[in-house]
Amino acid sequence: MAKVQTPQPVRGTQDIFGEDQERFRHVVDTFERVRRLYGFKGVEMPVFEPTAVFARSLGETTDVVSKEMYSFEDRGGDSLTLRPEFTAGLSRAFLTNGWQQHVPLKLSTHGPLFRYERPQKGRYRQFHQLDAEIIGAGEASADVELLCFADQLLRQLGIDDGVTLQLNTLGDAESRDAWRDALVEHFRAHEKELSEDSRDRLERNPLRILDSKERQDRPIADSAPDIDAYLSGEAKEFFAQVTEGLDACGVKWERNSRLVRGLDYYRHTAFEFVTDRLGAQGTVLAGGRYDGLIEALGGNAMPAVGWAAGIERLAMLVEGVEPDRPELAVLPMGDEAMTKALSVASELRGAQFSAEIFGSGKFRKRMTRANQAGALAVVIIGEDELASGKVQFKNLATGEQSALDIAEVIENMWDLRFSEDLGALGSDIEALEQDVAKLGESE
RNA sequence: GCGAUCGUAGCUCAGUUGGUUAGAGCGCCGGUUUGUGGUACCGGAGGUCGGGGGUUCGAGACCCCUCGAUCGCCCCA
Repeated sequence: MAKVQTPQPVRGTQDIFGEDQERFRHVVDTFERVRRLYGFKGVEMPVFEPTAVFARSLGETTDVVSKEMYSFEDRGGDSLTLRPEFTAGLSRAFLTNGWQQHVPLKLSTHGPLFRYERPQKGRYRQFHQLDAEIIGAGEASADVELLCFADQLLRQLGIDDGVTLQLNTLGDAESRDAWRDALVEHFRAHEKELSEDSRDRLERNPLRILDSKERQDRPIADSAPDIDAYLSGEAKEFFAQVTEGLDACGVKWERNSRLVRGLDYYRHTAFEFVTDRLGAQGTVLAGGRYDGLIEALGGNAMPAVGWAAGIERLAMLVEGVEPDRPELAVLPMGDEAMTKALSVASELRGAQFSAEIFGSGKFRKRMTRANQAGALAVVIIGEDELASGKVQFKNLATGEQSALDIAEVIENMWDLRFSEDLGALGSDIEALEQDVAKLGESE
């Protein structure tokens, strides 16, 4: 028989396991916890949508739409697309489910997204994001609340130190258009000096020339007009309210007047939390206001703000994630003992303790594995224990061992877990005290 | 789509100007300890050298093609 070739994984996909999976999980768990503090409802969304959902909302000429979408025809001949982002699908759901009645609606979700891109550090073809949106709130307070949420998330992940919030405004539709026209005029005047990429951008997405990395573009980009001169009175006032709100909440930010967004639907507030620790992919969380999007999808005018954060990127920055571990290791000796071990383990699990049976290898090996797995205690079941009806219970931290029945094991475990939790609480309180002390210094 | 670097054991890597039977550390398994963990010592298993072709008496090494990974450009979380 010919040797079967093992199929390879699709380029840009990952099998996340072990420590990486635990970091990933930790990011999602933290997000789920914090979003509840801010009253965001969870939503589960389809992973694919009609292609029009994305084509119409992101802008036909953007790279995401023109060359990065996984689009295909299903058996009925409809053009479908694996979602390359959350916002468009969420907006579609808002319209097709009549969620106008819940306005203002605070939504959060997370999951896989797909873009046909060249993989590199912190960039994959199937990647994962956290997402938070407020639909139907046109006030600056919504922007502030969303940014506070983002800021607290990064703090609770312990990565706020290396990450800074960059903030800009793109103004309302008129401001943005007027600014854009002025920029195009400015760049056209210097067209010959621009890099080839930027001359191309001049047609497709002139705002992008502002943050070009090409050295020859810098003087032209740096001398380009700021949005500020083109902001309408309302737009200026709106941005002022956002920054005042952030200051009031103690969220640190920097103005970056060169910050723009790639997708067409953004208005007013635009922001990115960036780090220099992830190579070329410095943006860890980004978003802004997209007041025009819902209308573009055929709804009534409906203001909205949102952000998305790359889970892989956050997970790469997170440190000190506690691995999963069994509280109890059950070590049977012999076939009869294994049957007993199965019933003991299920009794322990029924009592809400995590338990794992180590049933293969020499006894000594099993002790080693129980220890490596991080178990708090082991339960030993052999011939003597089968005869007596009691098991050996050994605390791995102290080495103490005694013969107990199962009820006594469970009692002991409650104590053990309590002191473990107390220890964890202690370090939490310590961290909290340090936070409070830091706050005191900055006042 | 473009550019650069790199593919040798499960992992991290050595392997001289091309030369016999491809090595180390960690991990894994076993033993010292036949029912008691972290240390130590001893032993063992594990390799189509990414794949295909070529040059050569001889290729892990040189040449071509191909696949993959990494990093960057574009774009983006």
